[in-house]
Amino acid sequence: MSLSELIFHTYNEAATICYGTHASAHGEVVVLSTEKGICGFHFLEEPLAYYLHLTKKKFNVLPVYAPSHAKDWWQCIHQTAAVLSLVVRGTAFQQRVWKALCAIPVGTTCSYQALATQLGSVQGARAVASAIAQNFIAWLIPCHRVIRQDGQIGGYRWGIQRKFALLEQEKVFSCASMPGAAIV
DNA sequence: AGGACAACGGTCT
DNA sequence: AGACCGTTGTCCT
Repeated sequence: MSLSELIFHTYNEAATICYGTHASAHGEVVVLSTEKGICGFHFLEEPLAYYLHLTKKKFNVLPVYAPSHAKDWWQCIHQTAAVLSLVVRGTAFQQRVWKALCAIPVGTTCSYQALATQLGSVQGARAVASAIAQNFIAWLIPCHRVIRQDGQIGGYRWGIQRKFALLEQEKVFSCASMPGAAIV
């Protein structure tokens, strides 16, 4: 897939949230969506019920099983040059961090501190890390491309192994053909 | 090279 | 006000 653009919407209270699951090259995923766009994307590191519970806590809405909706979004993700809508909920700072993540090119990485510097708070690496940890949309918001300054891979909500695998795959892919993201 | 630890900034309670 | 953290720099062995 090669997404050309991600559009951010902020979550609208009381929107219905649908969910469905799919197989991916990096394990099974759950896709959560409102009619506006994708509001959650998780690798199933934990049981599905855990992520539904998390969604309830974050959006105050219990997701309903609607595999056809999820499938539509899933296909949208895989369209070439797709413009994809994301629905996020977070503080202003968190949203700034998430948007900054989307600017990190495929196949490259960035440190928590470099990101903090870029956002204007040189000492804010820890704050950036906690903002990243609140990311609800795995992979589409590429938080896996942020690693520690000393070269260690750092943490990952959906498993450090998976973070490593995603990075390895993107490295290969970005060499092969320039613009575009790896296939999940 | 690797462990302990304090300080960092933002957020939640 | 206090605690939690996907970090970092420094000071040790």
